Amino acid sequence: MASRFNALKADTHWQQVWDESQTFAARDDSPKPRSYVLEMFPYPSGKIHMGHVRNYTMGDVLARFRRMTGHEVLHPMGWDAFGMPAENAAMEKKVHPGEWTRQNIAAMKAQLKRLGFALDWSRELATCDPSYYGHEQSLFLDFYRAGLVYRKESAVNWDPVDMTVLANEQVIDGRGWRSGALVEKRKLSQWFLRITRFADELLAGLGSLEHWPDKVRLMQENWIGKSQGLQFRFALSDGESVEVFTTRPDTIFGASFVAVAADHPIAQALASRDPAAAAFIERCKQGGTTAAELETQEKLGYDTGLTAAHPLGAGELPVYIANFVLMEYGTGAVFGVPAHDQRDFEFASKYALPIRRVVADGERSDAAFDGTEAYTGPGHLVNSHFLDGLAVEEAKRIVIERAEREGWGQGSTVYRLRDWGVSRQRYWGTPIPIIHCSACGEVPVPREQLPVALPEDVSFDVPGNPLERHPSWKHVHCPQCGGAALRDTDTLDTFADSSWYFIRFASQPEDRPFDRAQAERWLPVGQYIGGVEHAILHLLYARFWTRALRHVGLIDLAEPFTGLFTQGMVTHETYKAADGRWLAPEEIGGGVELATGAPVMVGRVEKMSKSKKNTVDPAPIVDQYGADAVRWFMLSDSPPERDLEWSENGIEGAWRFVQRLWRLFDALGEGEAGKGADAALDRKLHQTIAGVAADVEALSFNKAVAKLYELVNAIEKAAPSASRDAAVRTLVQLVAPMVPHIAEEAWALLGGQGLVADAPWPKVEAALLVEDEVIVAIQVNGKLRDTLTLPKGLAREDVEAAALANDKVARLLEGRAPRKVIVVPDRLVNVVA
RNA sequence: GCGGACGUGGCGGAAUCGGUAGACGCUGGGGACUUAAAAUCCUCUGCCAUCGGCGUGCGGGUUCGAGUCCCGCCGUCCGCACCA
Repeated sequence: MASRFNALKADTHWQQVWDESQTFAARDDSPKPRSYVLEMFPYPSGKIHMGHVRNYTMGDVLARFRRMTGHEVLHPMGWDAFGMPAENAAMEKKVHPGEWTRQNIAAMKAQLKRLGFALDWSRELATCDPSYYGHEQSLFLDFYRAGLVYRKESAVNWDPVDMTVLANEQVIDGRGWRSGALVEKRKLSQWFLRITRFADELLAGLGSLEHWPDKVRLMQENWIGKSQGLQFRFALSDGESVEVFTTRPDTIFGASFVAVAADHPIAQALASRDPAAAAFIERCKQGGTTAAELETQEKLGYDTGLTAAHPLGAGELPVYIANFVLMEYGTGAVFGVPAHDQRDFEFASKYALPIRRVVADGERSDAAFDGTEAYTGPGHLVNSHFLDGLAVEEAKRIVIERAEREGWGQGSTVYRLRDWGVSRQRYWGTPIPIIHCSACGEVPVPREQLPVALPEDVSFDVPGNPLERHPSWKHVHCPQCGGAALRDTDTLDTFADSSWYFIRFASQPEDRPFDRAQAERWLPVGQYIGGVEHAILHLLYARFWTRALRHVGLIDLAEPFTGLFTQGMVTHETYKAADGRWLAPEEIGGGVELATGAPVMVGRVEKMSKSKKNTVDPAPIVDQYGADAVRWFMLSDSPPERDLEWSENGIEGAWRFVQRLWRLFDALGEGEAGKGADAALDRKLHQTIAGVAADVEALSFNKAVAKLYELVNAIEKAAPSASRDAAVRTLVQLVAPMVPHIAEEAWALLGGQGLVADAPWPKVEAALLVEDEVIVAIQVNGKLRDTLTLPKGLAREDVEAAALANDKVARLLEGRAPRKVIVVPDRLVNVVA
């Protein structure tokens, strides 16, 4: 009697078996080839969402597949456990951030286990654990001693109500995202990691990452933003000088003004004695920074009255304070060439400054520029004395050479990338292990005093940093002189925590961050999988941290992740009531809102988010359909890099497939053995073995799923035979990486040895991949007219003869001889009439 | 504005080297089984149509042959953004 597959029972049973036998623990001393498969570890927010399920399912299929193909697989999981939500929870719910975090970890761990992921839980780590962040402090101090860490005054977004620094992303329309208070720019002493020292390496390293998406490499390249040009000085009429940077030194004779940023020292100095200048600077700061505002904002300037002497003797240029010059980029000052830079053009037009052509655009070479916009294309130099006639690139080189020879400037490379500010005025993070002594200055905490642990007895009743106002924690003796000193009360940006966790997974000794030899055996991560939202920050910081570790001699590794895959989001329909309120799927039924009976508008399919109320909680779905159906749905249909729309029909379909599999497995267990061979099914089976393997390796799970459907369709249609029985047995192994619970159940039922999780991937018989007959397309003038089934490898003449003998071809030729016949062996014949 | 990706049935998508477009799944139609329903099974499902024709965003081109290559448009999405 056929039974239904009881997913709930099977899930629980096999998850327990895997757990007890430590099936997925990676062995450090294994002689097998190694494979490190990693998904970005989650923030323990409370419960897992569909995005996690999709992410971890993909990694899991690859990890399980690699085990079956003979690899020793490291597939660990941990928790990115520091961060603001824990402190927000502490303020709102009066619960300690640590307690809140640990409860969330426990809940989410249970949910991940419920999905049957092949994870090595023995290596689990949480970044909020002193046994993790203590080692991070020691790495920070290694970097400090190597000169990769420094402290400087820097402007930050300060929320005066919450009394904390906000990241740029947390400032919305000039206000704090939580408090709604107007954000102030404040100067604070902050710690910085010298990522810019590695800018060139990080840029060059992108070239070696062939298994990264081009998109991510390009985003990092743009973020690093390398520009080469000339940095040089203008002597000013007050006896001082101003340094400018340009990527277009070739246009130096087209300069008609110099402009400095509002917070440039020259502007600040002027403001202190000129109230109008001060007012102008104030006005510059008020400008919005959104795309639309920048687009429409007028170029404004304030004439300082100073003039700058052109270094090549081409007169005196007026010096302006301008709202479009950024202090953060280059030197905070530019020289304006209106004919060949659009901003300079707009500025010069407004203030009636000369616009002189120095690069000919095609036929135009006169100095009087009458265009309506700047010309930035290629050309040769004109109206430029000794540069006349030279191509742009040549002219750049010659001007730089001359500046260097004459000593007024030098060739220079400027990056958009800034050093990484890591100080956060918050409690729930890694304490910065530095002590401030009035006599000795900055003193690193001695290694034997690490970890600098967070105090547990803190309160969140009032805004601000609890570490700052804790009665005793910050008061210490200076490790050098023994005098009274203060701990740094800032904590590290949580991106520091996620910059090396993948190394700690590979090796976790108690007394140091990691064992070099062991870490080098596992790393780099061969396949890293996560969301594209981390394309820049996390992935750039982790690359930097790895290079910094190499710089201080802790590991011989340049790139942490050789393979990267960015998966798409999980989306869902949105629903709105007539008054614009978002409605959750469970609030509607039959096209109306259940509570009011009012009609519902179906909105766009969007990323699942709480604000749009279109989330679907995985937990009840897993309980209803079982882990395998959920996993199967996550892999079906949509290519993994694209968005996947959650749908009720989709999960139903996946569940039906699991039941179909079970009917095949169960019938084989019950029925009589089939006899005889089925050559066509044998061929299909072996094509599927090879095809699914290739698709999984390429992370093309949707294609692997389609091939498995085809095989199942073929098996179901096939008459009983020994081949059919063998195909069903092999199918168990083929689906095992994707739907492991039903696969274990079937493996046990059909008398398999041990666990299917430990079974090898089926062997492909190469001879069976080759078809002995082929279907050849018959075209006339490129249009398909018929197909012929012919023996594979038939000679060209015979194929051509068969095509010309075809009656449809004969009819279309109407007795004429073909002008030409194209034969593609085993594929097609095209008769050109 | 700069940079990038993408555009294939009612929907998600497949077509790996320029060689039979639409595999596979979903939705929908018809039928079988059932007292009935669910489940399951069979079958059809790009468009127009009688032969046949038309079809991969639009317009050109290369080719015996173009979803795939080239040129020019249109649209959607993503990243960055006054970067000198």
